[in-house]
Amino acid sequence: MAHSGSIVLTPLAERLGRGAPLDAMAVAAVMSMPHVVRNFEPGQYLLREGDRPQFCTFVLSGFTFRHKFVGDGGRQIVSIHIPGDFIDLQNVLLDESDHNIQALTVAAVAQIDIDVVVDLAFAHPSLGRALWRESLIEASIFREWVANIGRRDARSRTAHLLCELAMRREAAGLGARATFELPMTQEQLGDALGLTAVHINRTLKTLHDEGLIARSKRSVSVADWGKLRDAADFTSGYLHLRGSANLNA
Amino acid sequence: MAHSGSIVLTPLAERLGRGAPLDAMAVAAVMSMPHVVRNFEPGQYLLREGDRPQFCTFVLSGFTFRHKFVGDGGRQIVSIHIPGDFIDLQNVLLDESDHNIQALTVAAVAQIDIDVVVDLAFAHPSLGRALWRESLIEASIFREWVANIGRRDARSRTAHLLCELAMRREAAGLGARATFELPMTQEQLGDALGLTAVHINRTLKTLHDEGLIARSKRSVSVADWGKLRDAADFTSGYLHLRGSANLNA
DNA sequence: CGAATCGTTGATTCAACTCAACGCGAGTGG
DNA sequence: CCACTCGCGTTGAGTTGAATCAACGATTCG
Repeated sequence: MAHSGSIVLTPLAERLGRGAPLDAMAVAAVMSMPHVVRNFEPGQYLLREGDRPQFCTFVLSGFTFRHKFVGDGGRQIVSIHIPGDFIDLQNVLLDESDHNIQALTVAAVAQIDIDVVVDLAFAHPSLGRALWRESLIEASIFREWVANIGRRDARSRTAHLLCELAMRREAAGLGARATFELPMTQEQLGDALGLTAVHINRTLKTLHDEGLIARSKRSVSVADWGKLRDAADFTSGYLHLRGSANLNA
Repeated sequence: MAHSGSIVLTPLAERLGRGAPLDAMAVAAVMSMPHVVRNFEPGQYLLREGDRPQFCTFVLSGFTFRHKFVGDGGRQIVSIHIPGDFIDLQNVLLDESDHNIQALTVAAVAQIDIDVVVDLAFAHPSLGRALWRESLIEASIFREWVANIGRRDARSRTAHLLCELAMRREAAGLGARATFELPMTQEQLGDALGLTAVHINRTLKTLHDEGLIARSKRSVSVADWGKLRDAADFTSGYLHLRGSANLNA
């Protein structure tokens, strides 16, 4: 099941070169990392809180998300991953996972042994910088989520998540920001935004009625990017998209 | 103003060896990093959003905090730093700061050039791992804050912050978790917890009346650790304190 | 067709916010 | 030394944004 120089890891090499170019040796090293491609069903766990992480996971297709449970049975989604994200860098040097990772949709991922990733990071400084940088960008997104949940009302907060996903999709080359599929239930959106499913429903309705978004089934379209961005108080700086697609948000 | 082998950086070397021991060369490298000791007054900025970060900052004494502004003038504090924290690892590979860092109290810090830190990280893998790991632990704390603000009510949320600070203080060797000074105004606590100052006041009063904490001026004591921890739904796993003081929380 | 899941809507409740007033101690300046 | 201000903490009264509770549609799937 392990491959060498597989085409599967090409997008990973590209992604890691997003901030600053990798040198040729580093690219070759990335491409030849032994890996396993695995498929997950919606709801299936990739990692559970308390587990000792063994793999770094690169999302090939589909969505995954990271969440934590709190005492009263509640759940908080702390990040959402789209194709092209290299998840579990967060666990790379930590002994025990502090969160769960679950497939949101049918998802295909490439898993690479953590030790391989870390060893290569220090063998190839340009790669090491790229990996470390990716993990810092994720941390920056966490900070923005703290601010979003802590200090914005339901309407702004919801709009902000939509803007973020639209922007990240676009930067990852998955299509224009105007329309995208958002395969999350309102329950899940609530868990990501610190709101209830019922209130998400009402908030989406409001955004729809105001002409900021359009909805059909599980897909969301941005009807008016400018207005949505303003409603969201969204600026893309925290995504640190230097070198990626356009930044005009 | 630059020193070599200064005793100032001894605690930094110790801190970085907390997860896994640094090798002797790495310790020597840390101790001899050129640095500048600077003092800040309460409220003074160490870094502003939009700035290009130049230094890594090690907190020698006093408190600092990190925050972001949102559109309506609100502010969200996203982390609080105590002596022994190596802040601004978060900015180490990012071009432009997405947040502000401000002194909470009178604070003394040692500042080290970012390039020096990054170069040493890749020259000494044991050091590189320790630095990367520190930044991942901070990210883990951000995730817990997302969950705390998103899914816990005011009482639990406030108790949780107190538990976290008590625990981190203890792990940093700053004294027992029972009593500690919390030099934050209620306004600032509100900004850290996504609440208003008025509600913080009422919440602290509740915790006091219930016998979980004691207060005098700006200092908080934990009156009953077990009850406070239970109220907070606090477990220390997310702090990843492997190798530090005791973990029985 | 029935079961299950998810979305929608209304009625009601409640946790947290807002507004406002006042207390209090630490400066500070006349 | 007192009067004044200023920042912060405290408390009450009233408001509101979001939660809760509950019912009912819509869609999918075996």
